[in-house]
Amino acid sequence: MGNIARPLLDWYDAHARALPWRSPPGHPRADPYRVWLSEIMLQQTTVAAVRPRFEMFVERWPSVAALAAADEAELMAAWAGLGYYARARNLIACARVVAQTGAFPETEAGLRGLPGVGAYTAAAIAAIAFGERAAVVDANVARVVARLFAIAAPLPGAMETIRAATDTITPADRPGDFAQAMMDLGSSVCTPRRPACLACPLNTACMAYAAGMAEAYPIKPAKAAKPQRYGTIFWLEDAGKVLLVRRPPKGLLGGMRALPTGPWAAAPPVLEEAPVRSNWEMLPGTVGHVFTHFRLELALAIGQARGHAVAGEWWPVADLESAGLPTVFAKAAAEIRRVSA
DNA sequence: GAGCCGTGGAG
DNA sequence: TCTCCAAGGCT
Repeated sequence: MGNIARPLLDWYDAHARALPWRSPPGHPRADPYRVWLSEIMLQQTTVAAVRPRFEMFVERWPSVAALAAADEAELMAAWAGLGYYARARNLIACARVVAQTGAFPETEAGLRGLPGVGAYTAAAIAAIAFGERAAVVDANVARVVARLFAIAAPLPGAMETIRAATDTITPADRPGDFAQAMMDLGSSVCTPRRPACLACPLNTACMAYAAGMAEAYPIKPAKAAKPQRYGTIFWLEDAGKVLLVRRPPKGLLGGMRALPTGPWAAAPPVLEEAPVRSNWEMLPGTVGHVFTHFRLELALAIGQARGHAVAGEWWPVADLESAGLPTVFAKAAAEIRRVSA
């Protein structure tokens, strides 16, 4: 196996993207708060989606102390649309732990176990913010390393083999740049499909490329089909305001503001579990949405409050964008307002 | 270990 | 339209 780190770092010096949370190549450290915040946001989320949200967060909460003091409902609303809302709940919990102790732990072991900080994120923060030599393995790195070493075992079982292989090529000098270079390489050159092997700085060292099999790695299990579920959105309006509720603290869309819905079941619904008795009117059409493990089709019901006392918040319809609704509810609200206009 | 947990872009 | 997949973590 030829040297990996040197040609990769040379490639990174020439091709590194400028990102708002990233130090220029060659800087041994970066702001731990910005690194941590970006790493949480980037979990299973694209750079394009994270960039504007990251800018908004650091503008509004410039330090981990500021984030620790944030109003939780405001933070959840600020996260709306990014998905995986447990990250937002863990974000504020982690900020409060760090603010209490005064600073981020500076080692992989110390970071591991903070709320929302798992194996990948602990290694990434340690390497990028503090210059610790740590094996940083995300989906990009796993793909690059599986190809470099032609690791034939299927994911996720191969992860420990991949992590160990990553450790053998991670340099003591510039480990943070090395990690980011591997991730940049994976996202732009060593892509899941049709990798650009001719442009890869590591192609002479790559066992999968040598075998003409780069695209075959890593081996991944087949995905399960998503079942279809059905539900109803209840749009209850009174004097220009609409009724919003707060989702239960855990589970799907946990802790987020929402439009009232009935149960999401395997069969199309009837008008049940409405938040209040009303002369519900069904709107034509439905709203579809796809979650991680099921598809949802929502029927749309509108009603008038008629002065009933109802549990929830009455939110100005004209200002609904500021409520911080998850995408599925924002989509339904837009459709209801369009159809009933 | 396997299921749960969002969303949007690419092809 | 549909499938794949992304800087994963938690239980």
